[in-house]
Amino acid sequence: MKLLLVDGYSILNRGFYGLPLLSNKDGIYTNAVLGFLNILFKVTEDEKPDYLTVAFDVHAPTFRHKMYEGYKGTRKPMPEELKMQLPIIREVLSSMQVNIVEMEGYEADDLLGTLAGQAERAGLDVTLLSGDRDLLQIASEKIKISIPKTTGGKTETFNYYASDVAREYGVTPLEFIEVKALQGDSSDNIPGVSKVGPKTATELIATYHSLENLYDHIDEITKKALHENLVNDKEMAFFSRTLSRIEVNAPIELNLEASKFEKMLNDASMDVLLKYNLKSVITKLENIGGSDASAVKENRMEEFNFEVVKDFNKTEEIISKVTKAGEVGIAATDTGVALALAGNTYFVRFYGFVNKDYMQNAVVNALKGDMRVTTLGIKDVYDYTGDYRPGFEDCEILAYLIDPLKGEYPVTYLSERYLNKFFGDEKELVKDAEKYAAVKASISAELFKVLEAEVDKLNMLKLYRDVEMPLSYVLYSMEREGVLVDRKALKEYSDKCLEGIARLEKKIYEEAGTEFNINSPKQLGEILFEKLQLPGGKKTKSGYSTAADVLEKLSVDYPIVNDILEYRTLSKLNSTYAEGLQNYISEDGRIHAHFNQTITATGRLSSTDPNLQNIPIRTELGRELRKVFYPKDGFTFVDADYSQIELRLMAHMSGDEKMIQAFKEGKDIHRSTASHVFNTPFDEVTAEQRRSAKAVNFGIIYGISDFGLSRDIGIDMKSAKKYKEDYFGNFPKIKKYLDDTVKKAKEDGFTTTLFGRIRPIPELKSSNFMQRSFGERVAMNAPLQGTAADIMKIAMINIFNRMKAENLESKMLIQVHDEVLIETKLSEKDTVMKLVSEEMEKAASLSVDLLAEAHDGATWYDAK
DNA sequence: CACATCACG
DNA sequence: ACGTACGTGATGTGC
Repeated sequence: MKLLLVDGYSILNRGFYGLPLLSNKDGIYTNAVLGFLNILFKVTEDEKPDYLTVAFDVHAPTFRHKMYEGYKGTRKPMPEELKMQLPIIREVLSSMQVNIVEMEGYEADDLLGTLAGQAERAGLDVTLLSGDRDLLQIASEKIKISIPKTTGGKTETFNYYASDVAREYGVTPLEFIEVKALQGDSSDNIPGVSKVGPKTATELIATYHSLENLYDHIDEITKKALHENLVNDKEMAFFSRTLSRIEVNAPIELNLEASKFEKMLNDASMDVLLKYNLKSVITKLENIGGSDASAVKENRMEEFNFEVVKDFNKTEEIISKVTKAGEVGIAATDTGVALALAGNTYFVRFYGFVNKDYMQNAVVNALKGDMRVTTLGIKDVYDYTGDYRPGFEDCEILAYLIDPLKGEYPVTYLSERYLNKFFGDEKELVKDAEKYAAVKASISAELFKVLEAEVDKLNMLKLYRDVEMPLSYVLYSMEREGVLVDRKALKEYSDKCLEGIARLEKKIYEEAGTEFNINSPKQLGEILFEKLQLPGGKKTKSGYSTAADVLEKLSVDYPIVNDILEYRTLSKLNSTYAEGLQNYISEDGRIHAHFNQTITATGRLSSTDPNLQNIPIRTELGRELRKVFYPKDGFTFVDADYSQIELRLMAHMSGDEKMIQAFKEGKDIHRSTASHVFNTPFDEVTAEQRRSAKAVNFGIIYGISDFGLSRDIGIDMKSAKKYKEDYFGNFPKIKKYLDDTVKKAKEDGFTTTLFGRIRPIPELKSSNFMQRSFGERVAMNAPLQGTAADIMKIAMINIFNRMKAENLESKMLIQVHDEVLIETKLSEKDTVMKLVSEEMEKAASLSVDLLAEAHDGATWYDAK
């Protein structure tokens, strides 16, 4: 039989530092708990113990403290993020029926030492899991000390029986205490003997075995200084030994009955693990013996019934029910549509003439009136609901507004989090497409009430109703419309790229003297920095950095590097755009990208499959690609973008008079900034000065740091700091605004845009300097980026509605953060250009006017 | 599946 | 003193 003893705090500590500090949905940190459990499970898997006991320290003075008030006096206080996990690990372990021992006046070490001894005498095998090497002193041939090491999420353990200790340290476990008595331990503030480190201490004890024997033979120590220190600190040495020695006779009894290792997964632990969102732990527990996982899961699984409808009469009956209902939940699939009415959920499966078209018509007609329609991902459902109107609700958008960091809002997650309803694993549920749709339709109705209340509490109901919901229909329309892309032109572009790629490839191989995969940073790094011995050392964890900024510095002196950069450019343009985009052209010749509304932390949209928000523009060669985007017959493109919207917002939100004035006068803002910062007349600002000022302006928007600024404009950090100070000296209100924003964010835990959108920033609470600094930069950036996003969304809704109200045939196709592209009927060109810039400019009324400029052209290239 | 790289605002 | 610009998505490589 085998007993596993765990040094609770030391393993929790290992867990804490082994995993990144991630907080869960409620802002509670659980990384240490997760790390602890991962280590524990790894060891239980390897060791298969029959009994398990975890020991904790009680936060009260121990006999050591009473003996010596400096004990552990130099130890840093536990980080707050770790401290708050102490009660959680206890709660989790208790719920898993794990035996926990603790005792006032004794440290966990003492309890472990005592229990290990008792177990050994009772004939058990003992494994003692601890991160602390002090425990090695109690290793024996029956007591194994197991020390975990976690790197990159993987846990390894190093195991020590008495013989292993002797082999690795040259002393026996008990002599380990003597060693520590001499060398001391700065982390516990155990003094030891002056100037004696691990090496000397081990040597002395390997020879003399104990303090007593050492001091009996003290005259044999010939090194003068060492001899003197040993004599002077004799008392200290003996005292240190007392402090270091683990108590093996603590007043505690091994309780095997309570230590039984079984049923870790049970109803209670499931509750607790769900509460802290430790789902991976549940999965692991299912595979660990002693628990009837399926039974526990089955117990909690939501019982869910729905009716599959596949005959005409029943379909008509359901449609008629929908007509009379006050509220309906809807979810769609390729093969049918789910409709949830009070109490009952139906999945109407397409069949015969009751096909998709039929059902879309039937449902659209049935929904006429003002009933509430709840969904989870409304864009997928507009085919069945028709144009947006108040009363349409989307739980996905609500969930996003509440917690925009999540990025994904699957129904299983939302129902567990907000309704305590358990539908198992999302991936499992998706496999049954009909049930999945039925659950979504049904749960959306319940979820809506909870989420709406939450959004209301966060003062975002207006944002939700007036901006996000109407916008969802605009995005749906843009996606359905798509944009024409010239496949032939893409092919030609690709061929041109491939030619260049082949030419460069040949040249690079010649210059390198060998053939290799230029696309592999690993191989490229080895060729450049090892074979060719170019200057420039390691940068990334997996080897040499070959990023553009590194290579650019080398390209002046080494032609091969220049060729590689050119190769990279062509390679990127070809694979991502020339070839990549072709895969997305539909039968109608158009690309129907997705404009995602619930992804970004700041409130911006994102675009996927393909991403139309990163089509090249900065280099002429890349920009050429925009010629493949063209309008349909009889139409042209109108493209409108905001000028400096984030800086204008900065001026408005800070109330800085100088910057507001500059915008009011319609001045070049970077030149104006430079003129103030460098105390130079506006017309005499040099290009260099303007460039620097521009970098500082951007820096401000991104959340400035000396380092980032210095790197960007190629000056040292000191000068960067000076620039920043001069800037803030000239624009004191901007400084104050940024400071206030960060301060408020630290109080609230989130930032807020002008329209009330929140952006949680858990990093602001971190005790880690890097993370906290990041949080501060985010706090400065998020209100600006987020407010700009809000404004653009409002503009898009107004543009869309006005084009519709004026019966225009022109259609909005693409949004790129501060820009929209509109496929414009030739006869509507002037109207649209005016309409679009007008709506963009009046989307928000600020102390600084917004400026939007519209251009037209026969392709996207020409319209920019 | 993570990482490095690079395209955009 | 700590090492850094903010927000995204797609591709290719290599474990």
